[in-house]
Amino acid sequence: MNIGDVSKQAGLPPKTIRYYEDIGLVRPLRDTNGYRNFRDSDRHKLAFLGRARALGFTIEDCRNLLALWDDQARASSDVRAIAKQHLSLIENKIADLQAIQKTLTHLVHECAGDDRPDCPILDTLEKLSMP
Amino acid sequence: MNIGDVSKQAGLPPKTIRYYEDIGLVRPLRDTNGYRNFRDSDRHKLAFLGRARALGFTIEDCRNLLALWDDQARASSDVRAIAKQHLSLIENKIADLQAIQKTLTHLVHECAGDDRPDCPILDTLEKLSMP
DNA sequence: ACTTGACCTTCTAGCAACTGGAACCCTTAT
DNA sequence: ATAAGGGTTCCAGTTGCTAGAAGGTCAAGT
Repeated sequence: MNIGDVSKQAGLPPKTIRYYEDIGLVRPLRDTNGYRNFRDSDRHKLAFLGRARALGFTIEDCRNLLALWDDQARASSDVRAIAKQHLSLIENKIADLQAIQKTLTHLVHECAGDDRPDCPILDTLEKLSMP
Repeated sequence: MNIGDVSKQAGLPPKTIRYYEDIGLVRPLRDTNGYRNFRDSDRHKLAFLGRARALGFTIEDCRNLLALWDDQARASSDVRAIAKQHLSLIENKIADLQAIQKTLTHLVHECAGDDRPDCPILDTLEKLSMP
């Protein structure tokens, strides 16, 4: 199957798929005309990658997850460790963003937002230590 | 004041400060020996930048905020618009991350995490459509 | 047979916002 | 004199793609 069809199937842009080949995540065959020819297993892998990336796993995580996926003798604890690590990263990010959200909500609320120049948002960025 | 001291004061690495000069956010003077010489206004700006960046504003947002900050005749509504826009971006990100968090939490919970190979995390990445 | 259009290929360069490193200059203290 | 600890520039790398250029291939229509 050619890259365009695979792209539709996996929901990944062709450029992304080529990039994944570049960095060694998939190794499709080649037809005599030079076109990539994706086997079932390649497409399977790409779908896997699409889902893992959608969950925010880094490419390196994906590489490791794929290796475990391929490994019949894997221990599920290895997979779980990666997922847990990633989850805690996500949770930290959420906490950071929520702190920002709180501050910004407060500031936006404070600011009249009219045509006068005085503005608590700028005042805060100017001089206050951040909460 | 030299870059090292400014760095400590503003809580920004020297490299970052040089980068900010590169892209035209600050324009410190130069001593005869070529060293950057930061005036009060430069340091003030850098502190402003540090806080704005800590709130996740992009560099381009920062540039606009700085321009408004400098503009005595600004309308606070312009500042507010930038902040509101940014806030909604943040809120979208939080929502995305929370969806991921939910899925991951569920998966991590499902997975035994022992030395057996069967693993709901891999199973999900393999075949399921994402919630 | 020829052309059109939609594919495919490779390559280079660019995005954001820095960060690391190399190679070198300046100042101050010992 | 020299060593430590500033400073300077410039180039390359990071992450995960994405845009664009220049060109080869294929299937269908005229």
